[in-house]
Amino acid sequence: MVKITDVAAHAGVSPSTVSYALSGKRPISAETRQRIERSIRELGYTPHAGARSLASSRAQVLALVLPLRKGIHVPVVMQFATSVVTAARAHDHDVLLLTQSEGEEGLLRVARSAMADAFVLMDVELEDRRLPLLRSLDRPSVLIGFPADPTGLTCIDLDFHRAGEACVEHLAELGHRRVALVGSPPEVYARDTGFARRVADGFREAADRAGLPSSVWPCADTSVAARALAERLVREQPDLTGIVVHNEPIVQPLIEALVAQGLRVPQDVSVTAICPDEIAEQAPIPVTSVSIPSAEVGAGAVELLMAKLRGQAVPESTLLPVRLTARASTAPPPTARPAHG
Amino acid sequence: MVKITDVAAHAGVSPSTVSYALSGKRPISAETRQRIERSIRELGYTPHAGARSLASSRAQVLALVLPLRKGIHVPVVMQFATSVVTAARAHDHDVLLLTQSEGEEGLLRVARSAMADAFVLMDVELEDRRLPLLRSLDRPSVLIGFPADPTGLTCIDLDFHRAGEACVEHLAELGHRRVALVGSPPEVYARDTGFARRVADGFREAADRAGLPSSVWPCADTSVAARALAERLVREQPDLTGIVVHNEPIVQPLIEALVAQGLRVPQDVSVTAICPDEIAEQAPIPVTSVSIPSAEVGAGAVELLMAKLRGQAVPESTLLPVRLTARASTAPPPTARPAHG
DNA sequence: ACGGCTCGTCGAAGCGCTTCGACGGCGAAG
DNA sequence: CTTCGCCGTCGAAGCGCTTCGACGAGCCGT
Repeated sequence: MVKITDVAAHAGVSPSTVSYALSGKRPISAETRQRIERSIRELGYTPHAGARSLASSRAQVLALVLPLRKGIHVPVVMQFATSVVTAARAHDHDVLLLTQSEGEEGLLRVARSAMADAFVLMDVELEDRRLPLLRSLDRPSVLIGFPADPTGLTCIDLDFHRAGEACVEHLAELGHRRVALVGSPPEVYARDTGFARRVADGFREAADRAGLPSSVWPCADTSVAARALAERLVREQPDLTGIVVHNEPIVQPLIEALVAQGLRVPQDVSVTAICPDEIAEQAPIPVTSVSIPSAEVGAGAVELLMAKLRGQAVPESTLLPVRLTARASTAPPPTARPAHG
Repeated sequence: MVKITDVAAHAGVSPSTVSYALSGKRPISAETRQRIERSIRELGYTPHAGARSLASSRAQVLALVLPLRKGIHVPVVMQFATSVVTAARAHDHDVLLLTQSEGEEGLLRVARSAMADAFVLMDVELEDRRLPLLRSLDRPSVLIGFPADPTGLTCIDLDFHRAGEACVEHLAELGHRRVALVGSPPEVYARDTGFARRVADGFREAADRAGLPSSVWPCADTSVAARALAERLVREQPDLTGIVVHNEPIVQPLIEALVAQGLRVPQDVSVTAICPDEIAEQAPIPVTSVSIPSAEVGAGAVELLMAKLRGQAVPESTLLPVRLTARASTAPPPTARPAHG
């Protein structure tokens, strides 16, 4: 294993000079630097991470805590994780993977062992048990999602409240008179996960503001559940013409179930979703949607963390703006359109 | 940050004694050990990972290289990743997350920096460009999946060849006379990923052995593609009664498409799948399937790696036995049954 | 009763790196 | 032409841990 003294000898300088050339913390003449870089390349040198961490007390590692529970949409988590890795690498950091099951001890262990310099946490609950620990830790962290009280923390997420609003507003503008939210699985609400509730709040507020009767229907993420809910909606709310879906896996099954009920989309019922663009686009009827930009959230989280590691102040909360893309699944409701034939 | 000298002072022993008590590499009297453990608990001591890695040249970290490409079923990858983390933690190791995009340099960097002691690689291609590097590395690795030439490597996977066979054999036993394999997306075959081809080989061989005409149909992982394929199968192979699906996301869409074509499952056509149990179970018609035990594969990979780290010899290839679970989607074909009415 | 064990513990060296203070040498300022 | 200061480089200390050799104390056998 080639080490810094080997590089130094090869380049005819002292180890400290190599170190400064690498870190840029002191000026090095262009000529010397080039000689060092050449030696590094020729010898195939990579600094020993442990030694570096020991001497500098910076491991150049972020810990990513992934949720692995039911009711979350896995591809979104995955996309998020990869964007975190990519963004971290762009800042010359690596990513340590932790799972929720490690719990608070896991965070504490990683922090104390100095394995990671900072934390990214997903799937934050409104009253998350890890929050006090995070606040007391000497290492910065960023939460994906918002707890009930974000004081003293740094949080980032899509503006789900606005996402709920935006969908309703879109439907209201088209002239719809009654809207329903098909939401996340019941266990997600039961867990007090912030984003599900925020969508529902935004949805309701916008509906109230627009004077539209509205209702919220949690739904399991299976096509069976989607079909059952579709039947129920048709039966109980015959005047329903606008649906907002916030439950990735059933966007399409729900539409198919509505069609199976004899409702045409968008002629009889309009559907908008809050979901990743891929899901909205690849559906047989492309769905009007507010996209969930997981990659942007991941990259944003890493940027915030890097700023904190540099000692910069960052906002406590960052809400990514929503973007609604109108596609084929929404149109004015039947009654608002001129009658044909 | 509390360090080993603090613990030593608190327990009234020398730092080396604490170290030996922790590692068990030298005998320590029960009394002393208890005193040390108590001090560790009271002071909240966790060894500094960098220092430990530097002194012992063991980082207690595994690197996990995740694929992030199209055509793979994300939930399976995720489940796999979590099982690796869990198994690693059981051996007091952590997991560093790398993405395919880092490529060979990523592996090299992590190996040279001594960040990780060993590697787990997923989504191995038949002619994977990383193989020479892996063979030359001084750090052990385990591949999930098999390249064309596994010599000098350690590989583990479900026995996909047998999985393909098992599905055909099940159908043959029921009396089916023609079978088709609905496979992975074309890009997966194009990439020469081993497991897709192995399923197809097993499928074909078993069909030939049983004297059944057979055909293989790659299929994109969208319900649109599934529907199109169902129509084509009905049109081009009217005598087809047995289908094997090896493409998680479309198991259910395909069945629905068949039903939409007027075929009853399993009365008119039997369907078996190679997919995780959850997918097979939660379908409206539970699907006879060979399960993909991602958690077992992940745990197995870690066990192999730990053995290699201990210097033990391990088999070059480990094939997990297949288990076919008969569910509601398979039955004897129409012609093989006594005619009703 | 004494050499030779093993058992339990200690001290010191050193892993590879960063970083601090020091120090020549050279340009600018007086 | 001298003096100050800065630039570029070096040497040494030390980060927290593991591990090797050493060593005293007790035990065995004879």
